[in-house]
Amino acid sequence: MLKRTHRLHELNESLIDKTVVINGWVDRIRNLGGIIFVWIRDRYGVVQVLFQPDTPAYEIAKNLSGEYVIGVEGIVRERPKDAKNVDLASGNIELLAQKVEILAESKTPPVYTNRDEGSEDVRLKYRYLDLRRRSIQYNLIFRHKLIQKTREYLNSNDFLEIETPYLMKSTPEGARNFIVPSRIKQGTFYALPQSPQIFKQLLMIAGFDRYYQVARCFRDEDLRADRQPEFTQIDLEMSFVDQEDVQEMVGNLVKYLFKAVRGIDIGDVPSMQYQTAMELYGSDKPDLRFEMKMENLTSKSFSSKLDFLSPRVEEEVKMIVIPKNDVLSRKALDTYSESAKSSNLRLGWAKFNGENFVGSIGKVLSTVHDLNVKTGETVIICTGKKNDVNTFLGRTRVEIANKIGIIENTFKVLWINDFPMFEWNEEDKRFQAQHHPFTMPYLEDLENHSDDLSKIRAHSYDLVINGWEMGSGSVRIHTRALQERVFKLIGITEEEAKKRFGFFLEAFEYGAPPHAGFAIGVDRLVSVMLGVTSLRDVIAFPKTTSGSDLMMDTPSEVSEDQLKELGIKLEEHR
RNA sequence: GGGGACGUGGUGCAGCCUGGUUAGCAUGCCGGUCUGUCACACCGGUGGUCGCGAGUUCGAGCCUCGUCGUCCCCGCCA
Repeated sequence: MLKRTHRLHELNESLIDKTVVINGWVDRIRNLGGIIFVWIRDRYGVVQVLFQPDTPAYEIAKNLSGEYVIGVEGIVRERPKDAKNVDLASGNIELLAQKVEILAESKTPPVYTNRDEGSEDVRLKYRYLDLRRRSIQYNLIFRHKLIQKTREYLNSNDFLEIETPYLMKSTPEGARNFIVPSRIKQGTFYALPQSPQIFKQLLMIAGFDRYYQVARCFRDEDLRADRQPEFTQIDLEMSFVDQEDVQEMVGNLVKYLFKAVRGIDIGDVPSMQYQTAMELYGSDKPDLRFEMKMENLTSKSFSSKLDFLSPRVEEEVKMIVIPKNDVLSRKALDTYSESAKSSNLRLGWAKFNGENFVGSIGKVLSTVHDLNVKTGETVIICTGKKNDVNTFLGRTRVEIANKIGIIENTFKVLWINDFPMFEWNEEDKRFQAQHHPFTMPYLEDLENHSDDLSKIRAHSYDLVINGWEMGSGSVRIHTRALQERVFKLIGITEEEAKKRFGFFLEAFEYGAPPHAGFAIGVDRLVSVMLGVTSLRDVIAFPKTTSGSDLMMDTPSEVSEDQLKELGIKLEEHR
């Protein structure tokens, strides 16, 4: 076998006249009749090989085709002056082939390995070919660097990397678990972790003080472009710290990563209250790359005269001002009115032409003079239940910003603090923990609002970048009494708590240090740093939106014998 | 669980609204010409159960219903 002496990025002018051997895939062939040019590709780069007629190598080269794996021995030489390629890193040189060996042939590939096009199902089925594409290799190399830099940073801050089990106990609250049947104890099941939450808290109780892990997490819920059933977190936990300490550590880590892998200084990470974020941006993950904040008009005297928009009792009136643009037509604006209606909201809009407002609520607004709107701007005013208005306008804000193209190409990183501890679950008719039930509530809220759990704040915090939730964390409860109290508030009875978390509650009785932690979604962080919208572009072997792997064809049936061993009988389905 | 878009040679797309003779384009692949190309160019050719099933019709890639798959969104995701 012709074994390489150099990898492709290593070929440059310094090797001119030297004999080298390279290995790689045939990327492209240009057969000019007399001579043949072949681009060879490996992980590191692309180099042009020249085959000249009347040589043994030339005769073999005539039979080459795309994606063949070959070895070439040849002499590195400078390209003729007018034949250099400035677009190619190795464009000043080429390899004059003397020997060539075909190491593996290839059928015509069903995906383009040298172009970013093709339907995703075919690409996922032949993922190993899709992964040959330059852009996805770049993404995975970027991801590698980011994880290495993370380890470097956390190690230098005395964090210990400790692994925790993937086969664990099913936990009730939160996302649905993937479950794994036990063969040895038939009829019982493991669950795959939604996160290493309990383990990392136990590590704190054990005294490890600063822990981290690049952990895989599993959640059996419906998928989205930004959600995979298994995903990776940089999971960390610290003892004898408060919220500020964790945020400083994580904020500096993120800052370090942006600098180290993207060369960008994001500055210090500012904080915003959850309530503020909802009030101004209608979202707990506001995108701060553009303005268009919501303005609350409820108390303005003209609000009650807003015709069909005027608020009823307990309703709010809110406005966003859209910058001057030629993109939003009357028809486009009317669709927002329509979709507001389906959310039980009322929405009107009007464009300010310098003197008057023109639009569905133009007449009323033309009598108002303190709206602070500039010529050419459009206002959207929405009325309805507070939460609905916030959510709807928040979503509309982002949609419009995308449409009219006002989103700056930058990174806006921030903390969202003081999330509500509990949220009402309409389906189960009970309150549940919004973050998770191990989160430390504000103790004064707990005393003052025992009648209304929705008013209790938690020491929990999210990291948000460009409108994406990058991770979340909290100060944890570290006493048995408080943990039991929180369980009780979310309707977990004493016996239930004992059965599910007894070992954990017991651990609190043997000296549990105050602790807090965080987890960063690696897939999302890499995506946002690279500016790609789908997690699939930063994961080597991702799943589809229905949770299957098109290459392996999973999930799939297992044999009768396997089921029998597990003591499992399938019901007839479909 | 709900809504939307898509499914046509190996691959990417057009054709469907308004049903009708041979399903079009690009690329790939095969053959030919070509000694400085770089998405080489030019000439010729090969390649399609129009996802699957049913229905309407004299006739379905096109219309209807169902089904499977992919993508996007809502619910869901502590």
